[in-house]
Amino acid sequence: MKKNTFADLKEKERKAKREVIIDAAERVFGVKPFNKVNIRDIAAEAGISHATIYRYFPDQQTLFVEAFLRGVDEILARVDAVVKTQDGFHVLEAVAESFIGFLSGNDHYFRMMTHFMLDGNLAPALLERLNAAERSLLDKIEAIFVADGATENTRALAHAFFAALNGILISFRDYPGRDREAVLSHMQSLGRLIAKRFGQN
Amino acid sequence: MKKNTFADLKEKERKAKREVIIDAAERVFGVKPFNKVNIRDIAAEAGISHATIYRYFPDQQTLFVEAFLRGVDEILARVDAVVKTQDGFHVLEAVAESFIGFLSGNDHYFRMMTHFMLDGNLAPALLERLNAAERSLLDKIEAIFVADGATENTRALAHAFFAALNGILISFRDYPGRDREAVLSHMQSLGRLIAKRFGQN
DNA sequence: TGTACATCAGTGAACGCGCGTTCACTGATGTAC
DNA sequence: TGTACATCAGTGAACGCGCGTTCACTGATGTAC
Repeated sequence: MKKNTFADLKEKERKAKREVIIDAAERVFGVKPFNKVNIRDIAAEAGISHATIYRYFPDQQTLFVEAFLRGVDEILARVDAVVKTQDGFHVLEAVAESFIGFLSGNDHYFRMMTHFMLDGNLAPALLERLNAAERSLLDKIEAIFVADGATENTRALAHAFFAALNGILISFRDYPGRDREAVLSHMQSLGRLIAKRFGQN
Repeated sequence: MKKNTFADLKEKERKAKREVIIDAAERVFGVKPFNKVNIRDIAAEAGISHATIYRYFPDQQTLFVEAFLRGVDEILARVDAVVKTQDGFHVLEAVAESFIGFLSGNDHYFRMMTHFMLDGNLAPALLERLNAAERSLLDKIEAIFVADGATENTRALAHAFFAALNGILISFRDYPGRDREAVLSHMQSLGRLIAKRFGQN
């Protein structure tokens, strides 16, 4: 218990500093579109030199994935909360609403997700972490279908439902000529429509 | 009829040259991931200097949009063909199959689509052309639902169906650890699942 | 038919910029004796 | 308690590269007389 306490403390501080950098990154993502954010922005927001970031992260991609995984954790927590709160009949709708609401309000997570999905030259270790996260989400969605009484193709149902929600976001996120609120409400209504179509087991 | 024939010929040739450049671009897109393709590649493929491209297109974005619109035309034609060929009952499934099949085999169109949807700083004129193309597609999909007997929310149905197909592509295009063919067949089965869910009016 | 001039397509070289990443150095903190 | 040395976090400057775009020029073709 006492062994290595100095080294432990140091390691702890190192982790805390990594968190500070990720915090700063999140703040920048809130202000600038994801694909315009660069290391210098994040460093400035964190109040350090951009070179310092490389003391804590091997490269930009790792930092971005790390930040993204926070978003995934948030989504997973939200799905759990919904499952616990809602009665069985409206779980899918509530999940759709939560998913769309969160990713619409935290656009950068969605942008990062599509970026990782499309720009497929991630380091294998990072890719595996992302895949694990996706699997967790799909597990939770599948569990909802199972609880709802589906007996076959439950994984495919989860895949299709997840895909449909992603599709809503990518297809209508930038609906031309509507303001943010109108877009969100349109996406939410599409989400409900999808959820209803998937609820008839 | 005879007036301006020389100028006409010249303009015709100019257009033909633009086509040659777009042809070359398409060939490059077939070989390199969309986001790695640059003006120099396309020029090399077309057998001209990269500076020459700027004699025929004001900028890269315009050239890309032009190329993308070819893909949209292809999709529109395919949907028309499906509608004419299939009996009413399986139109949605056939559309899903055609859509997924085409965009899976011509990955660059899908990449371009998501690129344009996400990277929202297109010139207004180009944006309007893309929107018009999207509207055409949604019109055709909506018509299918109408023909299928849907009476209300038909536009929303079209939106949701279109979104779901896009979502399948973006979510499972790069399914880890499966080869191209297995991925396609998985996406097709998700497409059928979606089509079935949307066919119950 | 020939000559001087204008037009214009095509081009290689160069510009400019963003940006991830690395370098060489500084200064503070820890360690050995 | 003090001194010499090692370690290491932090940093501004610089590197390197990709790449869209522009420039200054050439050479061919068309036009006027």
